Amino acid sequence: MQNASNGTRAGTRPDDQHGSSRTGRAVSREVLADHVYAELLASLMDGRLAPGAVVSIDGTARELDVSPTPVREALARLEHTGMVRRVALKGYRVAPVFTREDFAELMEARLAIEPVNARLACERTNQHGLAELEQAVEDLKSAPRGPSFAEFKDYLEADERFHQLIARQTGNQFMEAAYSALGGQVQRFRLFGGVGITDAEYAIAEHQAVLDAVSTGDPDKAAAAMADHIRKVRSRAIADAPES
Amino acid sequence: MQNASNGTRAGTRPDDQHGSSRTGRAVSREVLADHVYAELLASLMDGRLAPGAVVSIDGTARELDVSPTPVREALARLEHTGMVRRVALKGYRVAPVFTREDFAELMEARLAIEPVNARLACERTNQHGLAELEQAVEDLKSAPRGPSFAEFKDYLEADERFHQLIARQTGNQFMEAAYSALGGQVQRFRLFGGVGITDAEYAIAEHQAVLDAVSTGDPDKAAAAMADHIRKVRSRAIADAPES
DNA sequence: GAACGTGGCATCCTATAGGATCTGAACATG
DNA sequence: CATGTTCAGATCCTATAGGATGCCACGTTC
Repeated sequence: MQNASNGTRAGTRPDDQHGSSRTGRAVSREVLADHVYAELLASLMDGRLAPGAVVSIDGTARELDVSPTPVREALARLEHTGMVRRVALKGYRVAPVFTREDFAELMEARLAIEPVNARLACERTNQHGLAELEQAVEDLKSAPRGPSFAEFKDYLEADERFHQLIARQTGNQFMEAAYSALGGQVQRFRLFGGVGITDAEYAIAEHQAVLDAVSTGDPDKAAAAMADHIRKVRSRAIADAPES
Repeated sequence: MQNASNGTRAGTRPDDQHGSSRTGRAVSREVLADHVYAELLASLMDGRLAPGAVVSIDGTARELDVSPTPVREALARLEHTGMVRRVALKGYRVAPVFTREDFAELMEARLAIEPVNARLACERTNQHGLAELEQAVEDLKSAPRGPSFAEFKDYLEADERFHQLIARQTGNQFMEAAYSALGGQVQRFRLFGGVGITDAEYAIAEHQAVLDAVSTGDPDKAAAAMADHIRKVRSRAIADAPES
């Protein structure tokens, strides 16, 4: 995300599960709230926190062995992403499940934003950016796609990374912010109905088409390829999703 | 300010009145963090907090007469809007001033999103939504436009409200979220260079054109009118802005 | 048997204390 | 004079304590 100044990786994992060293934290350049944020985000993305589940501040604090204060700060940030909702004096809970209407709205929004991103990225990307995109597509191709979540987790990560990179390479911080406002939801929708990865071959080809257009330097083609990809994702998801 | 009008329906507690005025808020369905958030947001919008200024957690807490904990939570929320930035172990500061590049990027993003919003709003708005839009345009026409900030504050508020309403009436929560990701920045840019309101007549006419198109139910025309408005705002701002 | 009041428990919310870190200025030294 | 060091104040960060609130089960009454 916008954490640009983190030039040096911390290297040392500050603590883990039962570190229990209250004051033994190393010289980490991060604060506990960042860790809690990352941990909660991972739990949300992984589906370990089901939609609608309550996220207790004290409980999360106990589980991560920190005080409630950093948990509160992390949840305040997450609330603004729409992934958790807060009710005053009642606490936080994970946003409810996606309905078909939510899904249609999300696809409509992606269709409005992402083709523009593809066009701008095509006009402004550089050698390094292209390499990153190619890497993402390669990871998409090589990622395992088993039935359980742990087995297609990397696939989802590469998928999300591709779109995130497109947004970033627009060189427009606001387009990137607008996509990020959707990004978390895009991830969440991928668990829509719990269907696994059934369309990898098609999706990979569509990502490749976007990448080819960007590499060629054809903005119109890049935008069209992205729009085509999103429309097809929508069609396939509607075909696959349970009626519910 | 948090001492405001506490008197309603707290009288049935004969005891614990010996405590000092510290514990005066009880009936509010809001929590302190919400108050702090609103207060900070107002300060940012009003320009009382200049770009680049540090926002001390302890200092803000003292100023608002609350503890640092709610201030920390409010700032964590604000950080995600891009209006303040945080550096670990150094604190928060207001986002830096808009450069010409930032302004160009913001306008590019608005051109990508807002015409789509206008089109969707045109297709889906109802009688009540139209009335709200008309009210916003009326307020825009009647708002004072003096040279000092306090005198054109209402004008800016009506302007922002118009665009916000358009976003909301798309009926698409994600388009609204995407615009909101820009909304705060849109407000901030209006203080770009500190020039006052010099283009009110033109801007009002353009808003009226958008409203007319939406009222008529012509989506293409609505989108075109919105795009035209944003392009003209960009042109006028570039003409007016100091060279920085 | 059902509606209503009541008490306990979990959780949220805020305040406060203290350790950790940064910043800036005074001071010493080459 | 320039540069590095030290120290003190301010600030951030986290933990803990206690009041306030909501939820839920239990018992009472009609």
